[in-house]
Amino acid sequence: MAVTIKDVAKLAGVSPSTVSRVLSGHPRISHKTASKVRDIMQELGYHPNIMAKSLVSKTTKSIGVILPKPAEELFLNTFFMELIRGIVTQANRSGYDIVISSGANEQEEVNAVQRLVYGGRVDGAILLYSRQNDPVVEFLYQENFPFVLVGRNEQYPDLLSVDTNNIQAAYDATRHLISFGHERIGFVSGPKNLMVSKDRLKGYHQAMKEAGLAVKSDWIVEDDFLQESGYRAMSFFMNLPERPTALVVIDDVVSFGVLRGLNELGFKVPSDLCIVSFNNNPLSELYSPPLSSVDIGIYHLGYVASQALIQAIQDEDKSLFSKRHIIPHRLIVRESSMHHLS
Amino acid sequence: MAVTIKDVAKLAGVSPSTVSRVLSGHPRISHKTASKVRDIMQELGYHPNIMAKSLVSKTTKSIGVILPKPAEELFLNTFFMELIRGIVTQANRSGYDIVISSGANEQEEVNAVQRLVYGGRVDGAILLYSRQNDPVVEFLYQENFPFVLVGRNEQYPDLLSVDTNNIQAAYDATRHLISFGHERIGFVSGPKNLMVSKDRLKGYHQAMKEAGLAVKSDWIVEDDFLQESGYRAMSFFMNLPERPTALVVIDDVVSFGVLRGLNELGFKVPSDLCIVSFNNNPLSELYSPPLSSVDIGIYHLGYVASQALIQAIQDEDKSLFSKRHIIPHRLIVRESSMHHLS
DNA sequence: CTGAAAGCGCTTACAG
DNA sequence: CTGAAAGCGCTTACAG
Repeated sequence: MAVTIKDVAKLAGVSPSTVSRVLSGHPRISHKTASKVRDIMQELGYHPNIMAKSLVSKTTKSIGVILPKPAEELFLNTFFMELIRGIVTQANRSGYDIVISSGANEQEEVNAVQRLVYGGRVDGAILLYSRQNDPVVEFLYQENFPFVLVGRNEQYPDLLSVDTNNIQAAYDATRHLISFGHERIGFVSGPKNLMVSKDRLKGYHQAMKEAGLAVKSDWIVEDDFLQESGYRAMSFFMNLPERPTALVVIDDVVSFGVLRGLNELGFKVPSDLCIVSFNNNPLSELYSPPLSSVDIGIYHLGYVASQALIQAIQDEDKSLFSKRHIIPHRLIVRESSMHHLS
Repeated sequence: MAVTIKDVAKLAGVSPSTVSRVLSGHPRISHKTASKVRDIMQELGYHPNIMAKSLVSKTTKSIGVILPKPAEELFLNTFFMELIRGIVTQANRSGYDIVISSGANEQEEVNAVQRLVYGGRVDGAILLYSRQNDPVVEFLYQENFPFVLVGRNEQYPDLLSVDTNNIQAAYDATRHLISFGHERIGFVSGPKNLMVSKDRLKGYHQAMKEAGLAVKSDWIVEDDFLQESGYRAMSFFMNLPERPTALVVIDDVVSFGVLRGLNELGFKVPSDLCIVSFNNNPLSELYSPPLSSVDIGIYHLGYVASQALIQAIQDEDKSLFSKRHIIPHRLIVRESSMHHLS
């Protein structure tokens, strides 16, 4: 049997109420009893029972996170791990724990979230990525349950969210290539139903249009974040009569596949084709050639997501639940895009 | 206010005890009342309060996982994410949630574990990797708290653990190179204080000794799992008067660095140097050249760790807490080691 | 087969 | 500044 508040009270010669009060730092407790009680707690090795506390306070000091599990996402492992690391670090600093659940498909994800929410296991939730018609968002929104979205949602544009300005980021990446003289620039995107794919594609289009450059539909590939997608795209791209001289790629991991494909086809990067991608995977600077990439501060995204959510939960200020936090990005230029066309 | 067991009881015209019993599938409840109660629960949208349940049952249906955070480990992101994925999947299937905590250093890690354990937040813990003199292991062991180790511990060899036979795995990798005619084989290891480094080094030595091959201390490098470590090692290795013709490398990510270093120095893999490494990172088959790697089934390690722990917790069979589960490994031969020396 | 009662470990008005 | 009492939502012997 663990030591309880009663044991401490008895030994300290006070009531349980008093012990509880020194525990919560109640102002109207004499210094003397407070320090005495604290001594006893120390002596007995007292630790408050979190479940009992939660039961009465209706608060768990826990945040739920749903892990996406579809096989396609496997390659985003480093992305999600980095995000979670940021979330966990900040949450722990604020005295919150992170509860992770997962589901093999959308329905299971909803079930997992329902268990956490209805069971009163968490005070809020963090969604690690944004897709169209997300039933989890729908559920959380209808329940009026506190949550933050990494990304953004089209149906509910005002949700509490932490995001990269992906339109701008893709615009920047494309501009970078244009400034090097490229006119035929392709885009290798990710799954169509992800907001990040749509936004980055949009930024690409904007930059192209602004520069008066044509975009051929052949130059755009939309596919999963699979290792193979970038790879497969290459034999198609490079056989085009008017093939691109540069590529914007949705994620560094897809670029790894692109590079492999090009290598097998006998093309050199950057001399035959320039590449810029996103997320600045730690391996990107190790590749040959090192990859130009837009660093979006993944850890920071997670850190801020947790921070914003906890703040919103604690302040009970409803306006905090419809705030968008934009984390700045930064294009890191490496060898893969260092080739002036002339 | 959420709907409670009382509300259900009142509407169903039974006592709270009865509702509780149908909830837990108590055998001696008439079919009639049971189904009636279930209907009401459905109608009212009743969901049991997990905290209340935990308080009385002294069980949380949660497992704690400590995230290692030292910067050196950053590159193992895919390893840990994969492990966690396996853990979460199996835990959810068994009706358990995963609570993640982290600490910036060993002391903070211990604090995090203490909070979880003393606060009664989790029923057991999973340690994601094994190092020497781990204070977390020490704490958990002294407290007699249920936990499982991914790896093994020298001080307590009989802990519940899930591991790869790393000695054998490294032996296999080395044998593979020897069978291709290599005689000067080097070893690029990881941090000295990790069991995995020690075990793999041992297996390498065994294979070399058994084949009657000499091992020069110059051929062995022990370093962090840094991107740079493999990279830096190369200029040293390749300038040795008797330089190795093949390398066993502790992790694929380190190999990525090795490959980059060799590339810059103008050496070709596998013709100038053969490489085999471990963990079969998803990117390994995408590299040029594709990397030979020992697949250790990371997801499966996590899955079994969770399974073994939960089983031990539920069975209360003390003997289950000193069992070692070995997950089979498999050498996947790719281009990086496909070069016969003759 | 079912109910009344006590209790899990804590918090918090209400008194004093 | 401190205590007695009620209650958070559930479970579980104990009776019947």
